[in-house]
Amino acid sequence: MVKISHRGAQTKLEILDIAVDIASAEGLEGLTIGRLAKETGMSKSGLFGHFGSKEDLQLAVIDTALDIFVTRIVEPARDTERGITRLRKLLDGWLAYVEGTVFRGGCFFAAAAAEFDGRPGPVRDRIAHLSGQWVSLLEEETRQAQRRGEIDAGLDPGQLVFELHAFAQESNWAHQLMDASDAFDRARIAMADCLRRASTGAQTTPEGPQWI
Amino acid sequence: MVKISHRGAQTKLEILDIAVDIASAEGLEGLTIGRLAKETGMSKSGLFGHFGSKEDLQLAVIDTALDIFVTRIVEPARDTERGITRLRKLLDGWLAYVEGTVFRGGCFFAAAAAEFDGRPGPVRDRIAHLSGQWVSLLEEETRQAQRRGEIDAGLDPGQLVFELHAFAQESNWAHQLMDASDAFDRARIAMADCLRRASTGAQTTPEGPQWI
DNA sequence: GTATCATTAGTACGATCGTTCGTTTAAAGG
DNA sequence: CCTTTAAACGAACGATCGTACTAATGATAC
Repeated sequence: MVKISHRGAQTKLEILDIAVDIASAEGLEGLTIGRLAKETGMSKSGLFGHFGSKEDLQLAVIDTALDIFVTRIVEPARDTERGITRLRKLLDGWLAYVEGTVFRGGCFFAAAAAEFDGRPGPVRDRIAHLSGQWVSLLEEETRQAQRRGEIDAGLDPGQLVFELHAFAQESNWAHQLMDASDAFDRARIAMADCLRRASTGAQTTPEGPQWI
Repeated sequence: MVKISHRGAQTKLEILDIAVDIASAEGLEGLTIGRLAKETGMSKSGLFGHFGSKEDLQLAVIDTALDIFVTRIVEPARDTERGITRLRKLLDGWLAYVEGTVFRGGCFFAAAAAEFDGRPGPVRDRIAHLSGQWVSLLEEETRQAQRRGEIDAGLDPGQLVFELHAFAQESNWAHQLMDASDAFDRARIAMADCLRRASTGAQTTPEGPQWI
């Protein structure tokens, strides 16, 4: 996706790699040019030259986090069968990504959303847009499952995804703030329950991730 | 709860009233001494004298937000019958508080949690403690409902509250970031569904808040 | 009315913020 | 090789951060 045309582009990737780690834990405002320069071993001005402003740096960090998110969760799900199987795979990937150590601060986008939802501007717009895309992806897969007869066609995909997404975010909250490691089990139970109720029982081979 | 002994205590309340409004929208770090002084019309040092440090200011802001939370949600629920009725009242109050304009930035504690969950210290500890108390309150009321035979005694209160709390937080997220005003309807539907499944049907007079 | 004492203002500190400038380093192109 | 161009640096900018110290203020108690 990103062209590595010149030598500078390589170091830019290295910068962003560290930047996304800091930002996930301390926030996109807490990510400071001076701090980032120290962490990368560069000079403030040398680093700053790669981005025209702090806002551009923040946007670049967001896109870097998106790359990781897509690589870790969305891409692997493309291999699986469409419908409820892929939906399960996406949700399972989401939980594993939050539970694991992909980002120090849990879900990058949940943190960024909370930080910027009250600050209008390009950064907030980008976060909102990407979050919307993620929800839309889950909804589209729900509709696929409905067309395949795996999920009750009478259900509202928006409502179902609202609930599934809520469980994922809640587990992130509980884990980050309360150190509640059982939150992921709770989320898996809730998701499995939710999908079982929504299911028509038409799924032939339940070879996806096993919950409960 | 807070004694208004001297004249200074009154201005301190006025300061915190404005501070909690700023912090809810811009965060507890975004709440700056200089900014707060300008907003209150005081001098930086005059304002600073009321708190010994920025951290103490942040803690005072949290306690002020707690007062509002308790007054708005917890206190009114004390009038209602215990068990599922009070549980419904608490959840309904929660949603109304997030939906309304109590805090500019939606749920104060959700925002504060996301901001400080990666920064160890007294502020994080206080937020985590209060959030834990809120969850415990919901769980305790669930257990009451179980003792009264309103909710299936075989259910895990922790699991039930996890799901209910998830819906509330998700609606806050959707509303703040995506301007999705239908998120509250979604949350009410999900909560009503959740409680109906958990219910034994033993509740006599459903005169609480009506969902769906 | 005067002494007392909490409250506010004024000023300044060192640190760090994001940003700009001119210069030096170093790789690329001919 | 030399020239061109991109990349990194060092220093400095004005602004603001949290905080400390001292002086003016103003209400309360005697």
